[in-house]
Amino acid sequence: MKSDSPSPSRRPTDTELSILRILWDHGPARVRKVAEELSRERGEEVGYTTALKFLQLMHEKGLVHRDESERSHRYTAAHDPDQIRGKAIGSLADKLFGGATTKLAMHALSSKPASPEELSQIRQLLDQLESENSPPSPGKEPST
Amino acid sequence: MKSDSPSPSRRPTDTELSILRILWDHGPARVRKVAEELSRERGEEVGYTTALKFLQLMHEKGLVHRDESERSHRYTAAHDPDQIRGKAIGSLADKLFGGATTKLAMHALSSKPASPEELSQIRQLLDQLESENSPPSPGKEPST
DNA sequence: GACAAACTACGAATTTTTTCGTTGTATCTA
DNA sequence: TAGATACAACGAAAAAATTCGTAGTTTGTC
Repeated sequence: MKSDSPSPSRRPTDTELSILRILWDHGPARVRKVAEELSRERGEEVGYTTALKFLQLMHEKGLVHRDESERSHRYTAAHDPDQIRGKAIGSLADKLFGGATTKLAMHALSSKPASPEELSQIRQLLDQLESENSPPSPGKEPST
Repeated sequence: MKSDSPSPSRRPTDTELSILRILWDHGPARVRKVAEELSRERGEEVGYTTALKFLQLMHEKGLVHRDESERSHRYTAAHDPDQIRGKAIGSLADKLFGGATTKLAMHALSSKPASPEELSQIRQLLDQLESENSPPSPGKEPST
């Protein structure tokens, strides 16, 4: 089960990230589809050949796979979403907070009102992280 | 209390964000200082004139202010950190999660182990957000 | 088979971003 | 005052990212 390409040399650009998200959301897609989604997302028309060019470049960079078995090629994101996301998030955290992803998280939370559901989801995540952090080894590691 | 310039046309680039953070952290700084910090951050030498050029461009774009009263000019970030951060975060959330900043936050939390202190800080933030969300007006708004 | 529609490939032009070299001027030091 | 040092301005250019136009192919349709 290793279908990922070797890690991309450069970090995906903004547009490339948008395209990757489209592929993650919709699964394998053709140029036309990507162009449409991209246009929708931007609220501005993105030409077919423009989208094609991006996909081609991304293919060269190893960001996407291409299924050429059919006349109209199908493109697929080549990497694990969480890996790419993690890098992008880490990179932004570097720039904004010197690497403190926790600060990034807090700012993200504050920037837009979250629904009660989301809030409880986060609490759940916190619980989980906490238990991972201090595993069930009672009575050890006093307080270093 | 209005010292901010008109909103910047384009979003700051990655390098510009790094420079802004340096200015936020260190306060007004001269070119030399910025060049040094930038070099440290990158682990690679950044030339004096390169840093100068960035500052000059950023000045033109209204991202920084320049105090020319002294021979060596002093540069200051022109905008509120939280505003710039908010935009950058929102923009990344758009690209990665279609705008869901909450998801961005959750991924940021998962991406790197947080200390217990940080975790409790976040819980505190959640409490605060929650109380803002549903203010102390009991017995109203049944369930929409 | 001829015509139209849908696609990919190529190449090129534009615009941004990033990086410096050089020049001229002011400041400092001996 | 002469030489060295520090700094801003300018210009240029290299590298990336973005956007398309055009041409050539394949796949139907009539």
